[in-house]
Amino acid sequence: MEERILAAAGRLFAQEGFHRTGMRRIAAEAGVSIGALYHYFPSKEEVFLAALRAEYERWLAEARRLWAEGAPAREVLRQVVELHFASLARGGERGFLVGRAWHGEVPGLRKALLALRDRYAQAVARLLAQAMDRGEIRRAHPLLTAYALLGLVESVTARAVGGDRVAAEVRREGPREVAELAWRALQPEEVRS
Amino acid sequence: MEERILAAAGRLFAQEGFHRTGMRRIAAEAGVSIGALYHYFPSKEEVFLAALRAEYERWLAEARRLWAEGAPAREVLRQVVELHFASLARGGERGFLVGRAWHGEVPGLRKALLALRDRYAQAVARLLAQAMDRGEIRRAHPLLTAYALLGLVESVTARAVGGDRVAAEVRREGPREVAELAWRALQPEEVRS
Amino acid sequence: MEERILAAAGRLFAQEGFHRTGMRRIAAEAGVSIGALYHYFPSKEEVFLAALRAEYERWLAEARRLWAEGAPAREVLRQVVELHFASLARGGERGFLVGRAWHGEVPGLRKALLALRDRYAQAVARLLAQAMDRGEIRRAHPLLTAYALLGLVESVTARAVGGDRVAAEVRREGPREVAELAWRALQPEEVRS
Amino acid sequence: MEERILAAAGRLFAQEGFHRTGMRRIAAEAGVSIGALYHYFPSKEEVFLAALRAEYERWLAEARRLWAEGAPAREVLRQVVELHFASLARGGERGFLVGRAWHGEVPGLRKALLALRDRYAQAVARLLAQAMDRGEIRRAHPLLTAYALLGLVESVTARAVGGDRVAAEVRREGPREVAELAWRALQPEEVRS
DNA sequence: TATGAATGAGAGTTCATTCAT
DNA sequence: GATGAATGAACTCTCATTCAT
Repeated sequence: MEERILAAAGRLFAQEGFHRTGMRRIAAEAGVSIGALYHYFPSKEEVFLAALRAEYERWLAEARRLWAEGAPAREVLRQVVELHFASLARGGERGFLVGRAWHGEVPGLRKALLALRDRYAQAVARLLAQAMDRGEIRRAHPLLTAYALLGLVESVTARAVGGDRVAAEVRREGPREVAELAWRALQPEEVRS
Repeated sequence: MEERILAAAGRLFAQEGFHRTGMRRIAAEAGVSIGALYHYFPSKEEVFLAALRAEYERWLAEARRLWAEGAPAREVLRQVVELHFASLARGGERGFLVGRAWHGEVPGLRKALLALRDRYAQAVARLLAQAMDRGEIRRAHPLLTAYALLGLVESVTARAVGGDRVAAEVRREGPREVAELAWRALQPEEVRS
Repeated sequence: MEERILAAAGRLFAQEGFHRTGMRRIAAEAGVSIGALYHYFPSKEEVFLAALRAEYERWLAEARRLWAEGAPAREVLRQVVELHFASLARGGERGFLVGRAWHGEVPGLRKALLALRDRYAQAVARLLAQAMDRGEIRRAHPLLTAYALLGLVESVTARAVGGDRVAAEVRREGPREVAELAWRALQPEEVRS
Repeated sequence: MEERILAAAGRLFAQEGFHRTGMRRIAAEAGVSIGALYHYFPSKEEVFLAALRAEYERWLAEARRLWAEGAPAREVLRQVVELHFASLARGGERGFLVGRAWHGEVPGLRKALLALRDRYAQAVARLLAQAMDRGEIRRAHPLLTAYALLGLVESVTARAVGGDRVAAEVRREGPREVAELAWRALQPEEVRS
C-alpha cells in the first residue's frame, strides 16, 4: 500500500508540483482513503520526502550498476544522460521530481531536501573521485563537479518536455550533445577524442 | 512604486517560492497597499512574470556589456559565472528566482515562462554562435549549449546558499571550478590551456 | 446538516439577496463551519440553486395536494394565494427567494434559474390545462397564464412585507383581492359569480 | 453630463444588476472619469436611485399621455402592455430596471425603493380609481390591483427575454394574452366581451 | 472642476489535517 | 486498521470610495 501511495505521489508531484498536488488527489490516485494515507505518512511533506528518496534511490542504483559493470567513465556518462532523456519518454515527466526538490519549493523541508540532494551528489562525487583516481577524468572538486553535472543534464532535459518544435529537436540532439559537453568538461588534459 | 513592488516580489518569490508568497506579504514588504499592488499588476502571475523579466533583463544586459567590450569568450564566461555568485552575496537569494521559474511551479504560466527562458537562452545562444564563428569555442548546438550552461551554473549557485560548511566551500571554490568546467566543455579542439 | 444549511441559506437569500449574503454568514447561521458548507455544496451558486429548488418543491407539492383532493379550480386558486401570504407569516420573508431568482440577479445561473422557473411554471400550466379541459376555466395559453399568475401573486405578496401601514393593509386585503383578480382573469365566458 | 451618466447606469443596472455593475464600468460607458461620476452623485446607491426615478418618470408619462387622450381603459391597458413588450425589443432589457428594484436587491435602499415603487403604483392606482369611477372597470382595491397588474406584466415580459423557442413564443403571443388576462381581471360585472 | 492612483475590508474558495465512528 | 465528514486559517482578487494634484 505504501508503494501504491508513493507511486501515485511521485507521479503527481513530478507532473503538478508540490503545491498543486493535494492529499485528496494523491489518495484518489493511489486508490486509498485519506485516512489510510495519513495512517502511513504523518504529513504531506513526509509523503514528498519519501517519494523523493525513492526516486534518488532508483537513479543511484542505475548509475552504480553501470559503474560496477566496469564501463569507462565516458560510457557511464553517456548512458546516464540517455537514462535521463529516456525517463521523459517513459514515465512522462518523472525525471522532474528531483528538479523540483532542490529548488526548495517545499516549505519546511529545505534542510531535509538539501541533505537528500547532498547525499545524491556525494554519491555521484564518489564515482567521480574513483574515476579521477584511475585517471579517466581530470582532477577537480568532486562535489562541485557533481552538482554541475546534475544541473547541466536537468536543464536540458527540462527543455525537452513539450510538443513544440524546439522540444522535439532537444529530444533528438540532446543526448549526444549533452554527453559530449559533459565529457569534454571532465576529460583528462592530454587526451583528445 | 512599480519598482518597489518588483523588488519586494523578486526577493520574496526567490526566497519562498511562488505559492508560499502571498500578495499581502508582497504588498507589506513593498510598503504599498494590496489595492495599489493590484492597481499596477492584474494578477499574482503577472507580478511573478514581471519580476522574472526584470531579472532576465539585468543578466542579459550584463552579459552583453561584457561581450561588447570585446573580452575573449573565456573571460566573458568567467565573469558571468562570477556575476551569478556575486548576486547571491548582494540581493540575498536573488539567483533562485530564475531557477524556480523554469520548473513550472507556476500553474498557468508554463508557456509564458518557457518563452521567457527561451528568449534568454537564445540570447546566450547568439553570443555562443558568434564565439563559434570566431573560432573562440568549438562548434556545437548553440541553444542546447546555452541551456546546458545555464543549468550548470544555476545548480552550483543554488548549493552555495546557506550557512553550512559545504555552502561556504562552494562559494569559495565555485566561481573558479564552474568557469573551468564551462570553459573546458566549450574550448576548441586543438588548443589546450 | 444539509437541511440546516438550506434552511439558513433560504432565509438569508430571501431576506438579503444573493450578493449581500456571504458564505460565512450562511455557515454561522446554520451553525456549521465554512468547511462543512463547502463539503456539502461545491459553490455558493449551488447553495442558492438547491435552496430555490427546495422552495419550488414545497410549493408545487402543496398545489398538487390541493388539486388531487378534487377541489374546484377557484378553490385551489384561493388556497394557493393564501399559502403565499401565509408563508410570509411563517418563514419570515421566505416568499422572496423565488422572486429574486427569476430576476437574474445571480451571474452564471440565468440558464439554470430559467429552467427551474420554467419547470415550476409548466407544472402550474399543466394544472391549468386540466382545468381548461374540464371547462372550469376559460381556454388560454397555459404557460403564459401560469407566468402571469405567478407574477401577479408575487408582486402583491412582496408589498405585504414590512411594518408600515400599507403592508398591513395588503396583508389583510391581499388574499381575497388577489384570489378574486386571478379568478376573474381565468373564469369561463358564460358564468358570472 | 448627468444625463449621459444616467443613461449608461440605467442600461448597465438593467442588464447586469446592481452588484454586477461597477462604478468604473458606469464611468467608462458614460465616457466620464470616476472623479466626475462622484462629483455628480455621492454614491452608487444614489446613481441607482436616480436612474430608477428617470425610468419611472418615462413610464408614467406614457401612461398618463394615453389616458389623457381619452382612450377607453381597455385600450390603455392594451397599449401599456404592448409598451412593455416593445421596450424589450428596443433598449434591450430596459424594462427590467424596475423589476430589479422592487425585489430589494439594493442594500440600504429598501425604504427609498419601496417608496419609489409605491409612488408609481399609486399613480397607476389613481388611473384605476378614475376608471372605476367612470364605471369602465369594476370596483376593487386600487393599490392592490396596481401591484397585481405590474407583477402580472413583468413576470411575462421577463420570460420573453432570450433566444429560446419559448421566449419567442411569449414575445409573439404575450401582448395579446396578457392584455386579455388583465382586462378580464378588471372588467365590470355585467359586460362580457 | 476634474482626475485616477491608492485604499482596505470583505468576498468566495481551497486544502492539510483531525477525530469520532 | 480504516474511513471521510468536519474544521478554519489563509489564499487571490474585487470594488466603492477617498484625496492629493
